[in-house]
Amino acid sequence: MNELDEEGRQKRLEALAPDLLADLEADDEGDDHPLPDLPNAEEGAVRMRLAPNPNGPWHLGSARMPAVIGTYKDRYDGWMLCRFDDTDPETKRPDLAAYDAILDAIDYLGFEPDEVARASDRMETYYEHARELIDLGGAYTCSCPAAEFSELKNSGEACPHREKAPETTREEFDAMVAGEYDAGEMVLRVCTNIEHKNPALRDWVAFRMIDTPHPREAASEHRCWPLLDFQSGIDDHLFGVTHIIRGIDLQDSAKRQRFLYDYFGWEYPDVTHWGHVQIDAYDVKMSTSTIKGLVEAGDLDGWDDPRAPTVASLRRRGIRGDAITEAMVSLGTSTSNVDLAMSAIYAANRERIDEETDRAFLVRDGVEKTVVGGPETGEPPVHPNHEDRGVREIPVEGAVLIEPDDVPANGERVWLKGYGCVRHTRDAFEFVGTDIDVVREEDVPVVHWVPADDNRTVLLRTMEGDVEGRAEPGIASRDPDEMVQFERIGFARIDAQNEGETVAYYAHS
RNA sequence: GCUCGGUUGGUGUAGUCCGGCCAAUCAUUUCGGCCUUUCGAGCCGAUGACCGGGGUUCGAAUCCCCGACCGAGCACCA
Repeated sequence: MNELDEEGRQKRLEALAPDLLADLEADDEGDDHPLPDLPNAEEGAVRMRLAPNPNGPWHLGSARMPAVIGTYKDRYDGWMLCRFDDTDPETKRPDLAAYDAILDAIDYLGFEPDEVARASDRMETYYEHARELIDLGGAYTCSCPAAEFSELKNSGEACPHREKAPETTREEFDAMVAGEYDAGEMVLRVCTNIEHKNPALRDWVAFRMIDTPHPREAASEHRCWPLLDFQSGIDDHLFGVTHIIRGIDLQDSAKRQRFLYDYFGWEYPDVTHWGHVQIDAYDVKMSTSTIKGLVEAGDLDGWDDPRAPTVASLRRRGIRGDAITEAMVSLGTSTSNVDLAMSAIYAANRERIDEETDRAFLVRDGVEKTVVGGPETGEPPVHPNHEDRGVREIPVEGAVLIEPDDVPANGERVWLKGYGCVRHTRDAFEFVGTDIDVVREEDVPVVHWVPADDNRTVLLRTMEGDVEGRAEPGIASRDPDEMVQFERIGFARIDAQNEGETVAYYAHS
């Protein structure tokens, strides 16, 4: 039994005990979820949202949001909103191209929002709720300079504006909406508890004035903008969100918003806060503003530069979105900070593409050696596990290139994969034969090679920088977007076929 | 300084609420073996962890106390 391979065992088991096999299969498909159950989740009634800030295309960390939230949506047959929280036209200025780039990224990761909204389209709704809150006595306009208020707040003292009549606040808030104040002159504060033991929760700002117009035409007239705690809090209720998942930096936000929910008599959604993700393997810091700066300065070729820790970069390298999703989901939702190893993404991707990806030879920094006395062509398989896909006929024409590290010492042998064994003598390769036993029994190393003349220049773009090499001639007929595995180097996505040169993006080994 | 949260192998994760089935799960990494005219692939296997100290208990990764370390908030950012 142990001598059989997996498939053989299955067949054997099928013959001996069909019932047992059925049981085994049922176990395989058990409802094993990588993520913990959502609290109070009801099948078909889970409503969640992604709330990206469209201030730039996504870095890799952002992929966690759709990966986890989308996975929950699918699992509970729920509903998912993508709401762009674009209420700061100045310090987190929206990038008009990012709205679509983000929707694209969500699609690439394998999910589709049931609804898309932009906070900057919903300003009247926020104003209305602000007015309602004022009438409930839950907010007051305040003209204290920020630093002054901060001092009062830290010592637990109210500012004089807190005692204002709601009518006055109403008037002043209407003036804010009308744009009658400049930035910094007036804010609307939510009345919480000025002596709350956590200073972060005391009378927080709900609306402030911003002079810079919003980049979206439709929102460019507004000067009075809500802050996230207000905007997001109101929207989550209005959209019927039942479950919120977001970063630990927003832990106090939930507590601030509860004051709002209490005034309105609403029930706060179930909320989960997760820690920050870091990703190993990158030199570039994973922050939208850092990447934006590097792209603008020309240090990166764009958001999809292979060195950039972005969703677009992995996509261009030929990594499948669902591989990223799988790796992100495996991080779970714990509140501690986590490090995601790129190798986890690579492993998930390799599992998906290995069987279907054809092999090819690529030689970097090729060393040329004349080949004496061998056959005219080498014929390595297109895919070693799939004989039916045939062989690649590679002409040798008397000389090959191999990588410097693979050149054997004088007098030693090497096996040119798909060709045969050669011996290094007097600066040339002398053909020895095609008896594979030398590899089996005498440990002759197996290496890849390309013809010295009939080859194709390849620019391989990697995380560590660009590498030039020569590939077997067949690489020129690969279509852009196809994947190949350069044997002993790794998987790569064909990006472009230029005049005399193939451009490929390196994915992983 | 005030407030809140966290700490399981190199990495991530399960288990912690309701102590025993946990000498701790799964994946990845690393290492080793195997297969293949012999892939940095695949298959098989191995190494490897409960932050520290006390306490409760027949029994603690799990409960309690103290400490260390890490992080977040205290913004007219999200």
